[in-house]
This record gives sequence, structure tokens and C-alpha cells, in this order.
Amino acid sequence: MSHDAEHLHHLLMDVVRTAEFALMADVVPGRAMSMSQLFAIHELDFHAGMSQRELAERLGLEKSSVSRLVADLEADGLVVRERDPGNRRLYRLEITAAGRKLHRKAAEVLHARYEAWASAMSEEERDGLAKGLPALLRVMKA
Amino acid sequence: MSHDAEHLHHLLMDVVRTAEFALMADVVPGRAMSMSQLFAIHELDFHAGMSQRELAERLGLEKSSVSRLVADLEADGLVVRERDPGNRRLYRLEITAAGRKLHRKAAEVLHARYEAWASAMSEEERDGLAKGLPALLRVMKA
DNA sequence: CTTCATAGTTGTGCCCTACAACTTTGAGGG
DNA sequence: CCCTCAAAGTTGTAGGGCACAACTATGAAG
Repeated sequence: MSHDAEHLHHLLMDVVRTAEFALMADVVPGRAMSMSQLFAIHELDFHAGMSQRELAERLGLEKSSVSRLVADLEADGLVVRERDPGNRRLYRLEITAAGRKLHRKAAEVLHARYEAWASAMSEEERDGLAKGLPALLRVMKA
Repeated sequence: MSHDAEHLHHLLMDVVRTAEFALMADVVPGRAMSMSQLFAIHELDFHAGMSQRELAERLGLEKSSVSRLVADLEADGLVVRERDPGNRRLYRLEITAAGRKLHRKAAEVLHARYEAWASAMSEEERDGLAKGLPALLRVMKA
């Protein structure tokens, strides 16, 4: 491990810097889309009726940041905010049809992008990534 | 591939978000250090006498950003800028002893951090990462 | 009814970056 | 020798993305 791991942290930093750009550049053609925004609509597409507080937790962002984030998404027609009738302090966030469509589109683009990269890798490298990446995420979050 | 790769792009995004924080938080105890700064001193530690233009190229940043970046490093005593006598338009950037020391310290911290993660992974996962990560970087940069 | 907690908003400021306009230095052609 | 052009760096300015603190509005508990 020693020799490889010697530089893996630097490698990982490099991946972070590179991937952020390589992934997010033009995810949605014609629309600027931050990673947090994309994560947000991803979460909202899977978990309907979330509050902003819960979304903030999932995104690891401060509630004020999420407030503005969601406001932007709403202004773009990707999300709607409705007060919960049972507790009017909180919102029930719902993704719109347009939001869902955009999410699907972005996922396609990202998927294609990943496929292109995968096809330029050996099977061993691909498998390694499929094994290692989830593990890395797991331990980093712990 | 289909089923795994279906979510690998999302996974990769998650890694980027998580790793950026997990890696960079307190890399140098008591000093705020951006990833670009760390990359810069890394480059300067290996390639003495670089110009700012060259550093900008390596970092993938605009020359104006690098100008301020290096100015900060110099103010912190990590780097010195001396005009090239043969061509006084450009700088010869040199890392200082303090810069080298800080680089070594940061590398130790990052290394330890990575080791901690690696120890929480199975050997298969570790090996996978060691194979897959460099490959990913390779194809992303292509 | 008062007090306290929760959800969200707004003001503000920081960091990191790009872009455009500028200065300084050098190189080449008349 | 200039004059012009290019290259390296600097500075002004602006924008994205975020956190922190202070605020409003709503509800719950005594």
C-alpha cells in the first residue's frame, strides 16, 4: 500500500478538481446548473414533499443557502413550494414536470459522459472503480 | 455495466462534494488553505523556477487568479518571486523552506487521512480504488 | 398568555474565480 | 533607432456559492 497510497490523496484532490468541471460543464445544455442545484432536484425527484430543512440536511447546506437555492429553482419552474396545511411553518417541496424532465435530461448527459469515460478504461479499471468509489464514499462519510 | 453505471455518475458527484470537504478541512492546522493553494505549493515544490504563467497552466486557472494566489503565498512566506534577470517580464517562483515544510506537513495530514479511510475499506475496495482512480483521472483529462 | 422552539427569510460578508483593461518589458521590422 | 506588437503580470470589477447572524411567522407547552 505504502507506495501507491503515497500519492493517492493527491490523486484524489486532482479527481475532485477535475471531475467537478468535467461533470458539471453543460449538464443541461443552455442552462447554468450548479452541483447543489442538481443534487437538489435529484433529491426532490425521489423524495416528494420534503421540507427545506430536510433538503438542507441531505445537501449538507445551511438553511439560508437552501432557501435561496430553492427560490431559484422555483423561479425557474422546476419546483413548487406549498405550505403544509397541517403546519404552516414548513414547506412541502414538490418537483414539477419541467423539473422532472430536466432531471432526466441531466442524468442522461451525465450517464453518457460517464459511459464515454468508462469505455476508455480497461475492464479491470472499471470494475475497480465500481468497487472502490462506493467504498470511498462510505468511509469518507463515516 | 448498465446497472452499476446507472448511478456511478451520481456517485462521482457525491464523491466530489464529500471529498472536497473531507480532504481539505484543516489540512494545515491553524491555517486556512484552499485546494488551489495546496496544489500550487505542490507544483512549486517539484518544479522550481516556474513562471506564474506556467503555474497558471498547470493549475488550470486564469493568470489573474494566480497572480493573487501567489501574492498571498508570498505574503505568508511560503514562496518568493524574483524577476528573471534574462527576461524581466516573468517571475521565477521559488518555494521557501517554510513553504516546503508546510507542504510536507499537509501531505502528512492528507496521507494519514487517506490511510484512515483505506483501513476502513476491504482490500478489494482499496485495490479497486488504486486501479480505478488513476484511470478515471486519465480519461477525464483526455 | 407568556415563553420557547422550529421553519424559513434576509442582510451581510467571505472566498474563489473569470474577464477586461492596464503596465512593463522585450523582440522584430521598417 | 523608433514603432509596433506580443508576452507576463497586475488591478478593477463582478458573479457564484456559501455561512453566520438577526429577523419573521407559526406553532407547542406551561
